[in-house]
Amino acid sequence: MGNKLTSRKTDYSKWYNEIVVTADLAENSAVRGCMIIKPYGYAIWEKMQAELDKMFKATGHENAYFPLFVPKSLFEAEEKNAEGFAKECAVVTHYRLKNDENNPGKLMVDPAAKLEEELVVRPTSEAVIWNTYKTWIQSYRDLPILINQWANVVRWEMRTRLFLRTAEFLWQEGHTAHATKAEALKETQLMNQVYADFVENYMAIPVIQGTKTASERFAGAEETYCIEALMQDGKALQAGTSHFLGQNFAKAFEVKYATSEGGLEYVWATSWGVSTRLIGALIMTHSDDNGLVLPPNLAPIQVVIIPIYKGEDQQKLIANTAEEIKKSLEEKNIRVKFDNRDKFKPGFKFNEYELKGVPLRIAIGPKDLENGTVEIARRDTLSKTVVSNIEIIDYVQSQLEQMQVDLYTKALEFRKENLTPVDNFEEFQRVIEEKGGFVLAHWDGTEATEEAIKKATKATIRCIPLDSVKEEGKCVYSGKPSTQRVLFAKAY
RNA sequence: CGGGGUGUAGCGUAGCCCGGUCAUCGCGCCUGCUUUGGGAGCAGGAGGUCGCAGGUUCGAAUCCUGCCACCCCGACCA
Repeated sequence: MGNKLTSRKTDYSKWYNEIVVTADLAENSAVRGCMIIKPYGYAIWEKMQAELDKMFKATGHENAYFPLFVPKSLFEAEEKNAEGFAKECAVVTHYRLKNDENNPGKLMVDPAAKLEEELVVRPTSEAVIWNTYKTWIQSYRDLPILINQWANVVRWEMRTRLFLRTAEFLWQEGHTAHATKAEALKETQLMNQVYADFVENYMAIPVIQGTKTASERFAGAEETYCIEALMQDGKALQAGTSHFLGQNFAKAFEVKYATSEGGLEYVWATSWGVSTRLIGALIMTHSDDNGLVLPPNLAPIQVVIIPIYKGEDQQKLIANTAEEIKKSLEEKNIRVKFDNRDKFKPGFKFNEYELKGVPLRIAIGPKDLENGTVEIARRDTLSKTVVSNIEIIDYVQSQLEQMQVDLYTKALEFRKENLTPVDNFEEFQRVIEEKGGFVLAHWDGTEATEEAIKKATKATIRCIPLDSVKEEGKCVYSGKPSTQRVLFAKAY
């Protein structure tokens, strides 16, 4: 501990390790940059999965699973996609080890077991899935196909960063096939909206929806929609993407369908995904120097009950009360933990659950038994309130709701303060360098300008916001005419 | 792959410049007693190839050479 989470230029990694995850798989360089997600961290991910899954189902999607390995020939079928990911692929070349005769007790790759064709460990699944869709789609009656997959993927990044860019990560990837361009575009937008809703309503993180510029677009996509969030250190984080893939994959894999009019057309595609990176976003948005702060909607434990007592008799009495409170809260579908461990003192437990970000803490001691009260503390404000027994359930319910709202509001306020419109390049540079955060500025629409700005300031165009107002202006860099402001920031 | 930095107990560290009872301190762990309304106190205890391999020296955590790993900054990226 001891890392200042709220300060800028924080090294979050040590602090993550305390509660959520360790990326360190010891001395083996081959697994450098991979995550071990500890149970508590995984519980957060499971909760996120559950809520997202509901939203996917509610929009007509089904889950399926496709292979981890992609034959190289399939992988290279869609050229732009293959080119975009080629530099970061793990590749399986052999399928067997054997005893090394020169090194007793050691194994070596059996040269005789070389694969006829190399297998790419999926960095994303478009190729395998579209190769499959080819066999599933013949007629317009087979469309649309609305499938999601929960999976791991591997991207051999040159540099990894815990949660935000690990070599292996968990995600969901949606892959849909449609008869018309309009329908596919609508799907792309719908799923971006689903992501925005999830991140804002469950994770309490405000996002800006937009489209990517050509240079930031997903490899193989014709349009990439995204949600962009702002972290406490003033850097932007791409929290989710939804791609309109046009007919690129249909053409690469020869996926055509018979139309109701008797014609033969290529299928239109989308793909969309969010990953364990979202856990990083959660931490970097809400946490403070005391540890995690979890929004009630996602917290694996929403309320922890901590007894304060002297001696076994008192412990038993208090435990009875605590169990009753736990039961009545659980009847209201509130996730409660009663921590009756005798090995740790109350003060220790208080700190432990603050570190874990549990939204509400109920402390019950002898004084409370006497008065018929409990003490309830809120994680985000660290405020404590004495509440009488009969009001506990109402109070807990309302505070959980309030905290969810307050966390979002606080994050939104922070983003407002750190979203700066600028009209000339000196100001642009100064804001990016000194203040950080999002910068709204006019851009002439050329890749050359985008690149020049990136070189000069390290800021990239995060997105062209969907709600961007049309207004006359001059590009902040080139001075050429522009019709709307776009969103710049330094990003993770 | 370039530029900078670091490797000492499970974790975090002192010592390195100037070689010699220097392997230091804190947390954690184990045992016992006392404790319990904000990370307990006291007493005792366990735990180390000082990243690895050479070299210099009477003597190396310390100096030299090579290697390895990790971190930060860049290129790349969800």
